[in-house]
Amino acid sequence: MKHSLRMKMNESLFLRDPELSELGKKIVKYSVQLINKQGFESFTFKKLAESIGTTEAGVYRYFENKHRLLVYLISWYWGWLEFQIVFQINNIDDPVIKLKKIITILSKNIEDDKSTEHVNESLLHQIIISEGSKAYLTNHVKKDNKQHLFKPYKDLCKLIGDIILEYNPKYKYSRSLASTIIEMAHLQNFFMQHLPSLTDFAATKSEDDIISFLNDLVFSSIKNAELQQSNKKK
Amino acid sequence: MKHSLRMKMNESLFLRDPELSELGKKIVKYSVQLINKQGFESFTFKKLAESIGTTEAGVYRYFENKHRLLVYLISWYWGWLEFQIVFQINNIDDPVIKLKKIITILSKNIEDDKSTEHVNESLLHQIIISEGSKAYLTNHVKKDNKQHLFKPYKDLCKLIGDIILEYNPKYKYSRSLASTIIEMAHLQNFFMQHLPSLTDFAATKSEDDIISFLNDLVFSSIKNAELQQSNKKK
DNA sequence: GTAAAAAAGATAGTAAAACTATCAAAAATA
DNA sequence: TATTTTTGATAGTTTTACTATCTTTTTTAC
Repeated sequence: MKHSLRMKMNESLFLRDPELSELGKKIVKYSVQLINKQGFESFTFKKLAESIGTTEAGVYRYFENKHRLLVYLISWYWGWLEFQIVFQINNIDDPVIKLKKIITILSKNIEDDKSTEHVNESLLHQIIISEGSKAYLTNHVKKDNKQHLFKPYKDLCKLIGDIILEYNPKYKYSRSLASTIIEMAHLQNFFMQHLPSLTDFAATKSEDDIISFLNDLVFSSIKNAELQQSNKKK
Repeated sequence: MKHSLRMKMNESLFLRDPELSELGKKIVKYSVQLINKQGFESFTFKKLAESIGTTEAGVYRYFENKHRLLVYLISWYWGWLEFQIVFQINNIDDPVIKLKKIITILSKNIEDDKSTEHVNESLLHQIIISEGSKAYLTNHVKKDNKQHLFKPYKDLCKLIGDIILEYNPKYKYSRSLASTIIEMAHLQNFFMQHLPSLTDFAATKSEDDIISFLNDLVFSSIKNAELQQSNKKK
């Protein structure tokens, strides 16, 4: 049997729910393609409208402006990714294995998920890499945050942070380490692709190296904290 | 005796060197203030021109567009910061002390440097935190990189990476760890200020916590690598 | 099956942003 | 003092980011 997955999105993200109409789904689908191809800065509602055969006004009925649309796409991705993660670590007890799986999911290029018709997760992953931080790096973060626009991101961060605490309940930096993993999985990928001298992966340009790096970083830090705790007890 | 510091900037960054005229210096000075206050997105050359009593055309004589101006400011900052770092770790041999100093310099709020009349480094540091990654997160990174616009950033990354290698010449991720330190010093600061649940520093909102976190991260990873290397030898 | 409501299409228009061009005045320099 | 360079003042173009309105089509409700 086929399954189809629907994310419940924060209603402040849109004026009209794009998942409830053909036009809305087209807006989502083609905005992913356009932003991915041209970059967010040169992406406009006019170009988007043209590429899907509607008018600018048509797009404005769904999204207040292009930044909100970006935040919508990014929130959608984090929601989707959290589901993938929860699914994949289900029934696993060992927090080490869970963390390794999560690091791999965050770092590997994502394949398109056929259970979501109108969203190409693979492209969306590239958008997260190149444009993800623009969702919150604005003058109006605090306002946006009060509207809970970043909840899916924060939820994911908490999920990962809690698994870190499962491993070592006394580790002091679970949230910061979690946000570091998420951000670095993407930023090292961006650097690897475009500014390779900022990484050690210029030779291979392989995500597996990013995974090794992040595994090293995460487990060194948590293990080291354990070590120092047991030393204190003596 | 008073010293004055001048950065040698890449000439592709500007149309006319802003350091060579009063108007140019005003453009730099007031753009830092405006970007800091309004955010880069709502910053325009018109507003800038008005605030310094010149015209839009006047600003366009110095900088091609606002993104180039941003990259100029950010490059300036990395150049300035590298000098501060080189100065402060001069004559220190122990790479541990050097790395700790660097982490502190990167993480602490910067005080205004009186030897640079027209630049407020404290404000510029805030711009790095909120807008820094927008310098390279564009569709034209590769072009910009070919013009060496990011050299100061890459130089700093190499400097830090080399000190990591001084500590442990076999450490595999010196560059990636260096870029992680730089980016996280700023991103954790941003999160702490605006999205505190992504960090563990909501309670104190102190940069000292970021420093502790980064020290932990860096030295755990390098020490752990040492440990595993010596285990192999046995 | 028809009326009412909602969504989409078509068109137009405004304000601001992001530039470019031109010419005269002022300042620097040779 | 003549010449070059820089600045000031003004104007204009194109694109972006919206808003408004009216008509047609589609959906839903009874």
